[in-house]
Amino acid sequence: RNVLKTPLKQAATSQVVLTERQPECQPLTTPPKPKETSPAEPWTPTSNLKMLISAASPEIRSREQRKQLSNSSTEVLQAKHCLQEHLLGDEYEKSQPSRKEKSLGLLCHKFLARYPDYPSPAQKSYICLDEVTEELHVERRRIYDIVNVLESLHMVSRLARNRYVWHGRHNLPQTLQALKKVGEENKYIQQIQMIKKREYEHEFDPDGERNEETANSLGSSEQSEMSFVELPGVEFRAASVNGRKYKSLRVMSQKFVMLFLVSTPQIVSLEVAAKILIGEDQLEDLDKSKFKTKIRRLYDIANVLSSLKLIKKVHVTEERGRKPAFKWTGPEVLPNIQDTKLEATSTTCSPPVSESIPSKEHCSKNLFPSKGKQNFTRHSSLIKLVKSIENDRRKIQSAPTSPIKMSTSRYLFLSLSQIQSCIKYVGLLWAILSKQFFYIPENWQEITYQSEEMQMKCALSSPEAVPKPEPPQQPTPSQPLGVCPASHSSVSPVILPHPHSGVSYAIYLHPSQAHTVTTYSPGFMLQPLPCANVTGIKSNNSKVLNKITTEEGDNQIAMAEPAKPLAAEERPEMKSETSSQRCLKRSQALQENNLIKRHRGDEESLGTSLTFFPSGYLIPLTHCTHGTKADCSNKERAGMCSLQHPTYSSPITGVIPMTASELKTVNIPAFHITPLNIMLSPNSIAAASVLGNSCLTSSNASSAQNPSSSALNFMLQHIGLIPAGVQVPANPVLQHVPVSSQAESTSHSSGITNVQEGKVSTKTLHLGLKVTFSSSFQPSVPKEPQEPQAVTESFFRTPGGPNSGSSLSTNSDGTKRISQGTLYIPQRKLEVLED
DNA sequence: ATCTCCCGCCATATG
DNA sequence: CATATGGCGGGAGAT
Repeated sequence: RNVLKTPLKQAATSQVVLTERQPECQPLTTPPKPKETSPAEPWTPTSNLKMLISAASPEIRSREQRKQLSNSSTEVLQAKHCLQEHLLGDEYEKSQPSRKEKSLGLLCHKFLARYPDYPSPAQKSYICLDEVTEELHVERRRIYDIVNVLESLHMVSRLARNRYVWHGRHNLPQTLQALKKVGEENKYIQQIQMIKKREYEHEFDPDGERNEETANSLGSSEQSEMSFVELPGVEFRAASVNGRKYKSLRVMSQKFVMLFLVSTPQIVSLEVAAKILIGEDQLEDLDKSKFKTKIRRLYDIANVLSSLKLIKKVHVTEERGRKPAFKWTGPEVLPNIQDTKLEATSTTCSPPVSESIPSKEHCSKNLFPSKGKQNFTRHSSLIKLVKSIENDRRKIQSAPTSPIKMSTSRYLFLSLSQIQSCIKYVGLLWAILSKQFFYIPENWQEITYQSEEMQMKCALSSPEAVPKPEPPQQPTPSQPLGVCPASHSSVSPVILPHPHSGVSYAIYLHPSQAHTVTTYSPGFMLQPLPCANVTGIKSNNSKVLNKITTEEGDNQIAMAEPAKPLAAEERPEMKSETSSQRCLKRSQALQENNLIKRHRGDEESLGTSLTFFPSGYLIPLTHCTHGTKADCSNKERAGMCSLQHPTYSSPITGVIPMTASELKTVNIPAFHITPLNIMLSPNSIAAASVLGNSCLTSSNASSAQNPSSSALNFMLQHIGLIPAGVQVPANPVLQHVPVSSQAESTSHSSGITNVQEGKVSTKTLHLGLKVTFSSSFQPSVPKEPQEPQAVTESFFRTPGGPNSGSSLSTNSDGTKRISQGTLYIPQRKLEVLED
């Protein structure tokens, strides 16, 4: 009977521990709140026990922390036992170990309770599985589940058989950061969006044709699986442990976490997670049982993560109903500020790979620097990933105009004909790059104002961080505005130095907007750009720009679309009207299709354009200056910038809080960058290549040094028109464009389409371009009464023709211009219930 | 019925 | 070979 008693007691104990640790939330969602807690029995033995134990627990814990010695902790445990025995009425054991009391989450709590969150580094605490299993009265198998997840977070690491080291949460920040980074590199955002897109299409489009296409493209572009992410700091001394491939649960756990860290409302539904995790290994195989298994495992992981208070269970309610999901409640993860220090190492390392990779430390730093045992094999897929990332970085960094150091690998998901459209868009940009063009929208003041509003909003957490007018630092090296010889200058598509600050910002309009414009205004010059369309979620990369500004500190950050905030009163309305919104969206999409068809009869696979995610693409610019002086000043500015604009440089405050309701509009604040989320079907690469070549032809190439071409590369890559590995050579003679990541489709890259700068009429430039100031430079801009509503309407209004309320307007000079860089994105209903 | 997810068989890895 | 690990999926409790 004693045997029976003990587990019971422990269960009770851990309940208490649990409540104590999560005072604010319900004690663990998965194993629902113990019935006895709430029901009206104030004086049951149980409640009594609980009170006492909860009183005792803190003391116990602190004692535990004080004395790191394991024996002392066991002693404490013993004390606990005594306490319990004392208080536990013998009669109160009818509650058999119900299922809940054996839940992994609970068990995990018990487990965690044995070790301090932050063990003193001096004294390592070890974990002996035998002890644990015995003391916790669980089967070994369960402990493995827990430990594996903990391992994935580097809270423990294995020493040897039966033996683990307890690190506690010391490594957590780094781990999370590393995971986030890998997650970004792994294009999880895109994958999530793809999946949602697929779901969405499935809803509307029961016939499977286009879906197939989508699925295929998704499949082919799927990331191959990556390996366990390790931390340089956390040595796995038992190297033998590492070479193992048996890391599924660990890896799965890491990926799961990555999904949270990478997605913007940090909510991940089990379904999506499972799909992504499955998708990585075996693309199609929508095996039901496999899915179920994945879900099971995810629950396991989620339970442990919940115990760690890193996530909590919620429900997202979409059209289809309630879906289980989890929300990240762990620490906000800073963007990697110091790449070198917190480098993630994606490994199951094998040295042989690295020789061709100059800066292998970037994503595959060897975990085991000196020790001999390095016979681990790295998956070839990893190698590919590594290389592609390396290439990305190299190229981006080599572009003098691009201070961005983010991994890019974007995918385009376009039909060939769509690509053609995009080519024009890029041609446009290219033209911009070549000619220093700038355009000041009439309504820039409004924009400014909105931008300011956005910044205020984002600066809430650190009030003094609201960017004040830029310090009168380095006057822009006085190049005539926007006039830089393309041949050698840093490219500045649009430069609008503020008269006082000399800080310039530029904006590139994303194709989706171009699309919108052209669609709504058929008379317009540009071909429709069906490559992206509105739908879905706000891309989450508020942090990316943060990172950029933080890392680079350059003043010439790209200003994102100044958000046109919906009037606050409007939001609830929209929220409640999501379904109609959806209809709107749909009909809109359909009409767009029609329009496009009208314009391009041969356009095919428009289906893919239906649900693309929009994103403005912003490219940070540097000034048209070179030379050490400029560099220096830039650096200085960088420093100043980060000092004086904590809003920008603080990864935390800069993050735009997103609530579910906000999902309905895409508010792109001034310092928000959104990535392109386009998938490129393999056969489109040729087109991209062609494009690259043709662009080159038009550049008076001075080889790879040509900043313009570098910038072009950078841009193309970011825009996703060329895959990560592709570098558009600056040398026009080179007809072969190497395609590294997306395989063998370069063959027919003969220069067909010629998009030359001259060809892209400057008239079109206005379309894709918009410039804005940061509001901070115009603090006194009068607030013009706005009619956001009008804009909203015009956006949602079904485009019937040239004048059907498009968001285009015509300038006095006859050029078109987009009104308010606000992109309203019809969003599917998404509610999060935190039960 | 659906959501959760415990249990424990059994294949593999380890020592 | 004995054990330690951990993949995996049936099927049962919770809702």
